[in-house]
Amino acid sequence: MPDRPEIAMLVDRFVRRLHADLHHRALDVDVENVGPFGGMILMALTELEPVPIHELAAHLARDKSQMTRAIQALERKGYVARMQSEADARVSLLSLTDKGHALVTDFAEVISGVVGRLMSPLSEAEREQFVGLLRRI
Amino acid sequence: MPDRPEIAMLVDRFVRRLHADLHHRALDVDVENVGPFGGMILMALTELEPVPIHELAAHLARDKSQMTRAIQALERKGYVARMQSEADARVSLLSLTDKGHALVTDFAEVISGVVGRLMSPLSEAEREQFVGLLRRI
DNA sequence: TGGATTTGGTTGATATGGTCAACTAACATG
DNA sequence: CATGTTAGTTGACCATATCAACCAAATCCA
Repeated sequence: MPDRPEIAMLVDRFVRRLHADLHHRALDVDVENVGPFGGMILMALTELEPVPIHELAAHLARDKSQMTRAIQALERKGYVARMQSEADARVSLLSLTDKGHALVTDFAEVISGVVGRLMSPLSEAEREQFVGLLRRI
Repeated sequence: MPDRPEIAMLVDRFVRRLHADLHHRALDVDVENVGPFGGMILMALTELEPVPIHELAAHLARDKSQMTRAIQALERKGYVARMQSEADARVSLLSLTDKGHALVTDFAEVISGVVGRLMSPLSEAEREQFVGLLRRI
């Protein structure tokens, strides 16, 4: 069996480098400072919209209270819009505004660069392998 | 080419689940509340001790100022000790105390459990593969 | 050798992210 | 309808991250 604590360390390191790199390189893109977390939310929304908050929270493995506040910020900045669900009066369905979509496009490019750099030690085939494994986890 | 932004999301999710799980399961072990970050530091020390702060910071991809404070906390709680380097009067060499080693042992077990659970969808061979790729990144 | 630069570590200020508990309103169940 | 459950919000609090300024020791080099 592989050294499991080591896995924890390696993965943690990976994200940390990712976040730090992003923090620096996203400055020109992320004008209104949504931060890496905000960016992740927007990117998740492109896949999931329209989606209720609790579902988004589950998808990103975050507490719903945290999600509420993050969404409020993104709403204030005009990247995200809510709609009442017709089926259930409690839920707000989230979706990206045009401005939101535009930001995601730019963001994705920056992230792509950063991730590409981080994964540069791996061959194309190995990256595929890596993503494949990650998806199943 | 694989969808690189997706990789960022997947990895982020992985660490989040890891931290959240740890947060809950480490309660009985982590009596003095060193937190997941403290735990990571202690585990890194078992490999690297004796090690100067800046090197540890680089290893964990953290800012050195952050590391200073984390170390101070661990020192106060008696898990880590410093020694002046003879070669360079500026550097403090960090090492684990006995209490530190003991905590790492317990911690490693909990982490092992959590990671094992997270990776349960993968076969033994795939886990090996995964760690192998991670190490090279 | 001695002045300038770099490096290791610390501190302060500030911002973001995460956890938990309490609460309201709407839904579901029987 | 009474009861329990679920979606979302808020408040309080702690942990983590970023950045700049700073001191002292080390290194560089004319």
